[in-house]
Amino acid sequence: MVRVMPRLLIADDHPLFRAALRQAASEHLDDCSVREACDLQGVLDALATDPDIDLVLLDLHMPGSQGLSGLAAMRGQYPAVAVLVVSAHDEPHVVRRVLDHGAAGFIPKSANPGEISEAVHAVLNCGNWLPPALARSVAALPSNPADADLAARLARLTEQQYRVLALLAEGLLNKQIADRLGIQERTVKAHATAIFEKLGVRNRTQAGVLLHMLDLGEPGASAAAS
Amino acid sequence: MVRVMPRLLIADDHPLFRAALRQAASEHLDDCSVREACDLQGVLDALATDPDIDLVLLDLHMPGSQGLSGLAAMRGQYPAVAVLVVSAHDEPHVVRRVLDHGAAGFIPKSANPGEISEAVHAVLNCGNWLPPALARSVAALPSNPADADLAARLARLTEQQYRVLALLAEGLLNKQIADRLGIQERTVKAHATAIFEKLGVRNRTQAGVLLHMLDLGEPGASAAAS
DNA sequence: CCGGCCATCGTACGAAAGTACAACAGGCTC
DNA sequence: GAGCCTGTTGTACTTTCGTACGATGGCCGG
Repeated sequence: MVRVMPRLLIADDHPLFRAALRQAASEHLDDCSVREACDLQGVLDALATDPDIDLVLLDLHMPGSQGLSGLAAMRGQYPAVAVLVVSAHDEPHVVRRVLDHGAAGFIPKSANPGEISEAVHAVLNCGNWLPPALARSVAALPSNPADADLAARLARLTEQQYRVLALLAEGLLNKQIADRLGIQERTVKAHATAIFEKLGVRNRTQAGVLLHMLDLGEPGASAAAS
Repeated sequence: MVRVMPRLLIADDHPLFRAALRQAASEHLDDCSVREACDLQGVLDALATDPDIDLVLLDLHMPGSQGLSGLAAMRGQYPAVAVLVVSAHDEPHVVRRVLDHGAAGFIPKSANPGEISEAVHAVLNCGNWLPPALARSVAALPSNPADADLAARLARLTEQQYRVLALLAEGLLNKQIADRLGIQERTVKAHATAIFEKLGVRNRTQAGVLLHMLDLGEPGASAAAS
């Protein structure tokens, strides 16, 4: 049975799609609380301020999160919160990686409201959910041990450490990271050292590469100053 | 018409598959010269010693080259040589990227000999070739300008600079790179500066990230010293 | 209440990175 | 042959990184 008063968080950078998700998700729930977020920071803030959230409907492509990095950050900080990934990337190998990084289910953006409602119910009952067609394809794909390893390493990072890592991986200097986070360069160094230790790497370049392994196909139009 | 005495290079790390490709490719060619390579270095060496190579059948997954990096290196050094990519990654968005990086065509590993022969003929006649089914899917995908930009930047690199970049992106120290290439650390620094300038980045971390944008899904089981 | 984890910051130091001034040899083209 | 690009190396310098010893205060669970 569905828990009383489930609390949902809908994370998508598209307001219209958030509304559609909200509608479909709450359709067959007697009573529920729904929050929304439009970027990764908003998701983490919501989880920090509202520790009773049960389920997050997460779009993979949001400001502050390309690929699986948003999912990794969430799973690291709040392992108890279930995540239903919603994405247009419905290739089997992508879904495989999503599940390996701890998502409880996957909803293609092409799904109809009935499927979304079904998925939400299944996951709230502590289960998993995949579209039947995808479930078959994904089952055939081996789980990549490198991905599980990556997830385990990233899960050890603190929230702040994760923020530092994200900026580190963009090639920013320690001083720039310090300014961006409103702290001293010394503190950034302390975080960096902790990050390297937890990730098992020896310098910022390797850390950056490790983080960027969470990207899926499609290169994001990223920084390049001429 | 097919040029007289076309010269092919078959690059795949699987000897058996190389043989199959050789067989299929030369099937309907009256006369041709075929070389083989089993890793990226072998490909570059072959191209360096034999400037008359017309066409390379390139597997995307080879020692020294994950994802598109091998293709990028070839296209940068030898823009005149046609490349037919052979890969099991037959997802449309992967093929889209392959073409954006200058490949003349794409052959799924599931292709039959007839198709391979057809593809080789088409490309030798200065044309392109895709399996009909893929051609439709790929045409629907927009060409990602970020990919074209990436290809343009990488094409400006020298062969040696590319080697340095590859090691740089693994997080190696300048000294380690120097040892690996049998040159002085000072020289590595010179290459690094040139690389940063050509790629439009400001440090090795950003360069590494840029190179790793050539990766396709599946994280390679990469380095991690504990 | 206390031990542990976390974030914050301080000083100092060695190592590495990156830049600026070079130079010389080889190959290529015009 | 002159000019250009590439690869190579040298010295010297500034900046950044990474780590070493610290310290303080907040928060949380036993």
